[in-house]
Amino acid sequence: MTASKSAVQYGYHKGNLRDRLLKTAQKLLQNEELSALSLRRVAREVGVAPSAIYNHFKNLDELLAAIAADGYRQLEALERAAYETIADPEACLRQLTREYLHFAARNPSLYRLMFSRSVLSYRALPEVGEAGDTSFRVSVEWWYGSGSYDPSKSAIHYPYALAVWSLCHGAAMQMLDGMVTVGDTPEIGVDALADVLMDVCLRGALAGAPK
Amino acid sequence: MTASKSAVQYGYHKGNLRDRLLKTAQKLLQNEELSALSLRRVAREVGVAPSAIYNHFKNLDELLAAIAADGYRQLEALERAAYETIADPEACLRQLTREYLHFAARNPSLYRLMFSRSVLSYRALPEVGEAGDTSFRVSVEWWYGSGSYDPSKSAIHYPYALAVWSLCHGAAMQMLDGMVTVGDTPEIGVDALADVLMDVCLRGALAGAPK
DNA sequence: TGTACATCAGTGAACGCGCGTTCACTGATGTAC
DNA sequence: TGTACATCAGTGAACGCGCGTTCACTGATGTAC
Repeated sequence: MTASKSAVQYGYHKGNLRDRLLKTAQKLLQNEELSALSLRRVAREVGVAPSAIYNHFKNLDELLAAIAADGYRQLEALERAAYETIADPEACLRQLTREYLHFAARNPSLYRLMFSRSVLSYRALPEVGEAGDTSFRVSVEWWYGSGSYDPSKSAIHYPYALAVWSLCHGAAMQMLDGMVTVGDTPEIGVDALADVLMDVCLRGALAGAPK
Repeated sequence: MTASKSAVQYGYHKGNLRDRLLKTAQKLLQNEELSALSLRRVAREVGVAPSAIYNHFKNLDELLAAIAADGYRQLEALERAAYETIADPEACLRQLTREYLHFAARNPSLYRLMFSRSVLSYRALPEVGEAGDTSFRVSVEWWYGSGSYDPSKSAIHYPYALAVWSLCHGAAMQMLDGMVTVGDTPEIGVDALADVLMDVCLRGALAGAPK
């Protein structure tokens, strides 16, 4: 205890640097734009020499991938909670969409990172591999199966799952880019947006629309 | 003529630099990633001093906005052609979607630029103002009106137009990020993807999906 | 229980890079007389 | 038709910046005897 305290004092073996880097990076992303995120910046924020990071990550790309992977895990947790709580497939999908949009709204820079080119090109990493679409894929298939999930039909439904996720991702991006309030239209709340998305998705754009 | 030739030789008054900058930038974007695009790089590619650019654009952001605006105009032209050629609203929307995805596939870096944060934050510029969603907005409303466009209903249908555009934008981004071929699913062609998107959009995900 | 030593996880200086932007300048052009 | 001069649209050197990465180093820790 005392020994480790003096270590901290002298700046050696601060312990758990990897975790602290990831936590700090995420806090940073909550307050700043994605462009503010850099290896040096994270090091500065943690109070450590930039070179120290190389003891824990091969390079910048690996650090970014790890940060993004953390985000995937959070998103997955939210979605898993919906699965396990809501039995009705449609209600579940609606809730999922709401959670998804809220997550993006709450963590705009993290969301951008998670679906940025540099991170997605790291799909070799198992953490990054499945990215955000897995859950939606499962969800749509689950929905097609009316509450059950049949992996053997996965490939068949894939394009539809892709479409559902496209809808959500596209809407999330628009939100983050501030395009949802474009023109003189009154602002649309996140929940309301999610509902419209799912109306369109489940019944088509004609069915739910005002005439 | 002779005078202007010697001017070219000496590197002064090369004429039409603004146009050449935009053209060169677009060619650059066809061959490289968006991150390769910089003020200095464009200058180098044109064969001009970086500072020369400041005679035609206030700063980097204005150059980027102008390049993106060029892209918007191309996209609009494609879409206008569809409007004017195809009478049936549904067929028109389908064609629009195909053109849209093809445009993104053909100009990945330009597409990214057009919907990048830095450009979208320049919405004050009239060219950037309406961005890519205008046409979809009109299109969806036109579709609701079954072949006519009623501006007075614009606000009512806005969330639905937003959903349609979200679907296309999200799918385009997935394509560019190479997520369309995720896993072991066989690749989906651009046209096929567009059709699935519109199936979902027009009739809902249940109607068109294989059981 | 004490000592020698390998290993681990930091430091801090340095490297080279490309970037956006500024600035004093200069050659070519167009205009007034 | 020729000359003086303002203006336009370039040049090129320089600025400071933050970046990712490397490297020789060093202090703290854990282990073997």
